[in-house]
Amino acid sequence: MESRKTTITDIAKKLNISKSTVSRALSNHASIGLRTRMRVQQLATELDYEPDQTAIHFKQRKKFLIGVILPSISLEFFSSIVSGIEDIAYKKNYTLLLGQSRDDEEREKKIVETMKNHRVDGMLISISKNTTNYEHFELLRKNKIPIVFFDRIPNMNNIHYIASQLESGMKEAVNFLIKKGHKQIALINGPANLPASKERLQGFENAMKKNKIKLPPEMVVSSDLTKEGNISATQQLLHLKRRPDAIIAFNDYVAMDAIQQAKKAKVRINKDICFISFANEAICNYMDHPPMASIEQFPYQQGEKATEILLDLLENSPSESQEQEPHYHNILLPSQLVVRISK
Amino acid sequence: MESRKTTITDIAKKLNISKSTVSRALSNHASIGLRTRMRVQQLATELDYEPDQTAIHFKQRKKFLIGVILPSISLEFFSSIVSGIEDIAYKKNYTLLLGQSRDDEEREKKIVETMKNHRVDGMLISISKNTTNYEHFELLRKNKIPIVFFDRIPNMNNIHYIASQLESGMKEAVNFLIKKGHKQIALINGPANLPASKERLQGFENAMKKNKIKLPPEMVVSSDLTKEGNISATQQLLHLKRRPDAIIAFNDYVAMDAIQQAKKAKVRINKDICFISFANEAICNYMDHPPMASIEQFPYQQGEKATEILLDLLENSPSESQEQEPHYHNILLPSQLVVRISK
DNA sequence: TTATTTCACACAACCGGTTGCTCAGCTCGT
DNA sequence: ACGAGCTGAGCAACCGGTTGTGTGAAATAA
Repeated sequence: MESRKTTITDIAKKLNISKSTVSRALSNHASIGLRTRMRVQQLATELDYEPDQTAIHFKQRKKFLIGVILPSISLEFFSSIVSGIEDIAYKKNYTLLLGQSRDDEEREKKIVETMKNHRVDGMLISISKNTTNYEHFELLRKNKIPIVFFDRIPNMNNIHYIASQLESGMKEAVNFLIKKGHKQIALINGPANLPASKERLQGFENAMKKNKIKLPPEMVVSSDLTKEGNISATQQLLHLKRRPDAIIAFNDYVAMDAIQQAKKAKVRINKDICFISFANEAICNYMDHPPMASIEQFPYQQGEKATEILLDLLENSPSESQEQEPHYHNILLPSQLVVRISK
Repeated sequence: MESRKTTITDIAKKLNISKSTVSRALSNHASIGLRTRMRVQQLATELDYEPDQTAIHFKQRKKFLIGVILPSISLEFFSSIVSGIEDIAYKKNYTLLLGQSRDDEEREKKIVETMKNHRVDGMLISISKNTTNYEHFELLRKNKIPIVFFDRIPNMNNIHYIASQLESGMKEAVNFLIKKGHKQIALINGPANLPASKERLQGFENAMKKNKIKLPPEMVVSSDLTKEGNISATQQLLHLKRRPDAIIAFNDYVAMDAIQQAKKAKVRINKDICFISFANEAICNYMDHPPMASIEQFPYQQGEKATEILLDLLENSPSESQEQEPHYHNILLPSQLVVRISK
């Protein structure tokens, strides 16, 4: 019948002293005599006493909880980010509340609501690709819950974020292809509303311009990132009069779908058409014909860094209320071309 | 300066009524007059009042929090399970606290400790492959925190668990191979301490016996599931005097490593040696030479079912204390062979 | 009219810790 | 011997809700 957990009051009663004395004794407060301190601590271990974090959190208005919302953890890219987040949070004794939006704006909103009610200390969010309304983020701002966005950033002002600086990687990719003698370079981009898509496109256009290669508009197609979208985008390129001799894909999954389609069309991968992708997922190592190169975006590091920023915000938040203009962290992590096949 | 969240007390003061009245008014308690109820509710919405879940949880000893611990979410198998868990939990307004053990026993213990202190209502755990000591789980039992284990089950008595019933899938696999004319069937198993390994082995031996095919001991090798382990296990089989003409692999990742090695040894995949794996991960669809078939373990459903059991436990836990012998849920979900290549 | 019920709300305890303030008793200096 | 200073510990408020018990006034019944 020793069911209920022992509380600080139990200890106090057994020792005929007051709650507060026990509390202070347990935290080795100097104002408690050594003898009492020892007695309390011994009884505490005997009774397997463990402080109820719920009560502490309630009192201290601090929960050591970070809410993480992202589209899906089944993508290696995101699961790596989560690992990066977890490793930093873990060290500082924070725990992760996880929610997948499944690229559904309504679901994203509900998760935000739930986490807000759970009174998370802060949030790390990568928005759903369908999210166009940002009320729920504004709501968090009103509630003084800091957010650091990662990878998929909303189009808002005055936010903290970290993402990949895709331009550098894209430039490397184009240069790499040109050095190999490719001229008809195409891009399978993502949905236009994603900043990540805009950045890729801009990087692509700039790199082409710098190399003085003309870029016909039909060489840029876009996919909604579903399998069907990827296939149809690929078909568009394959059916072009002047078929591209190189394709840069939005990410590895797009590239894999594209390569599969290309194979069906008897295209020799990385020979007739050379493929380059973003993300550099490990899975590709198991493919017979992976993209020739991929642009590494260092998701693990992105997760780490995002968490560091958030924790920093959390620890310095009291001062923030005094500052008129808080400082917004906007970080772009350089990306980097990784050549998989040197052939 | 409207910084602090509005509380029930704020509302009470502004309306010159008591806290309790406000509380009851908000929950539409019948003993509060309609007029007062309306006034309270209106002011509440005006002030953007939202109850502090922390306080409620504290009072009710219920947090709507489920702790999930698994080796790694970067494996598609586990991330699918998490999705299954989340979808059920989400419907009942539970939130997920996530921790990855990284197959490290110490880390697993620390995560358990943290989650216990967070006073999760219950836990869903898939143990690390290195975990041999179960103290931390016993500790949870003492704390009346119910656990449902999934997929990787500890070797303990009186626990709730759900896992794949591998024997049926294994039998299908062996029969499938035999029907195709294979006789030298080998198994690359996982570490011996995992029940999942024992089950695979047993299923394999039984199926072979039933088909009256002799099984020389060297046809069963085991890997620690690292890439190196997979490679070395594969090498053992390839160097056998009587090389197997079919290999059943512990899971898709093992199979992919094995296939890669086999290719290097100029083996024609699914021709010289036919591969079958467990898990049926989607990634394999992108391979040129995936295993010919794979045993689907329905991870999403496993996650769903595990969560249903846990939630059921949570809702009926009060009665449990009266029962002398609680009922332990031990569920084995049938697995099923999925043929990828009908060739 | 008086007794009784009903209504509408207030009071206060409680959940399990933390913490500012108070205070008794002892030591020590003068 | 007396006040100052220090030590060790207790009291009570607090965090933000929920809930059992009381209570005065109005409504109804006798």
